[in-house]
Amino acid sequence: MDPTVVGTRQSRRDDVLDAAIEVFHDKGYAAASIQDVAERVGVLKGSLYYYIDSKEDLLSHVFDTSDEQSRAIMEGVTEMDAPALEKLRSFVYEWSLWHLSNLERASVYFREWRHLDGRQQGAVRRKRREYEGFLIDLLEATKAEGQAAAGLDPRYVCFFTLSALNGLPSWYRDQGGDSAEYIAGAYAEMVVGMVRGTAAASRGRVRG
Amino acid sequence: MDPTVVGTRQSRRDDVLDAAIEVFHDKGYAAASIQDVAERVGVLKGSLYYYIDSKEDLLSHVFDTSDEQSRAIMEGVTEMDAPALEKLRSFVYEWSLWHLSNLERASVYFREWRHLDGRQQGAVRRKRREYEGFLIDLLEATKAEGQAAAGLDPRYVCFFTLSALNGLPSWYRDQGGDSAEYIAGAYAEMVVGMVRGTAAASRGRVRG
DNA sequence: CACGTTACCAGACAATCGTTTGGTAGATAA
DNA sequence: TTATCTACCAAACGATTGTCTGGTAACGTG
Repeated sequence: MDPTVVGTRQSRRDDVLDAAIEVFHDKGYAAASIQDVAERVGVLKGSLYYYIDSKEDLLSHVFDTSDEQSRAIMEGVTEMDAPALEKLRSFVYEWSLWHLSNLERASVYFREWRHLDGRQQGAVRRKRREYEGFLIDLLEATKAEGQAAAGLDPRYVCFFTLSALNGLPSWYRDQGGDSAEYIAGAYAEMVVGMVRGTAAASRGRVRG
Repeated sequence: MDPTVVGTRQSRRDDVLDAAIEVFHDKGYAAASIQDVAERVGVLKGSLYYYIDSKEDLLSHVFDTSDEQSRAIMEGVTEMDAPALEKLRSFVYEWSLWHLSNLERASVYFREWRHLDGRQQGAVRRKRREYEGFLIDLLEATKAEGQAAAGLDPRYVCFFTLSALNGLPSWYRDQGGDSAEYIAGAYAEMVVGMVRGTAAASRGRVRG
């Protein structure tokens, strides 16, 4: 066993799972081979089947643990005692920070869900609609409290925002530049500014 | 030859290229097989090599034609005689509309560039930096003309916006709902609102 | 009619893939 | 000591992959 390859002090199975996330992030799930994962762990590919059932098994685990963490963020925001606009700011901040703190996991999460089987794909779609519903509710509450522009369409603001956050892992590089907290703050401010600032703009537009 | 499979009146080679885009969009480049493409065209897989040199050849053609169209959009905006904020609105509108009018092509473009060889990957990265530079310049011009919020960081606004547009193909469904033009307009207004509206928000923040 | 070109098909190729099997050195437990 | 369990290795498996080869029916051109 090589302690430089094996992580600090987690179980061997977690090492395998972490290696899989990195490999799937680098090559994409379909192009990545079980052999790639095994090499990163430091065993032969057949040996991986001592820890896993299948290649898809590796992928689906990425989604399970991600779902737990996102649920915690939404619950935290729900329990806040603050105006809707502040809840919105907080949600965007926390969700941005999660993307920045889990770059590989986040990018695998929203890029590779097609390769799950039908049952799990349904679960992912349901989860995504949960984010969307949560954010749309937040935006509508902001409107109801008179803090949002009148012509604002919560559905499109929602898609716009979530897509922007999903893109974080594709350009953010860890070393140098601003901290993850600063960037998450900037993202939160941008969304808040967008929600407050669209007012006059939608004058005279015809719904197509 | 089956006229229901073959397109209206373009060359057979274009049929192959179009089929490839659809298959790559549905399954992802790595998971899609040459056989899948051949089936959609209506020939055996070996026959495709009469039209193409390799599988990667199919992919790289997606990028070539996309680059031409995006260049046209940027040139059109550059030639506008209007305030920077209006140029910005126009750029976001046109670029959104392109994504909505080329759903499969757009999603393949920004998801599958990893599977190109090193030379073409470099070209893609250069092109992407071209968008970013173009948009950042536009944002800085808007600031210089006093139309943008003071605390606004053009780099992050740029990443935020481009990621949001890249996400369009992942949620937009063609039938029903608002027209592509309406959505592109809404996206343009959101960006304009965000640029104008971030002013007071960044008070008291410390760069990390 | 002869001839070259177009647009394929049929079949094979080596390589790679995910997965299974049987085995085994070393640690632990009885 | 013997038996059991853990954590692998070595080797093979059938299937699928991208690609190549040789052939050929249909067709336009001289």
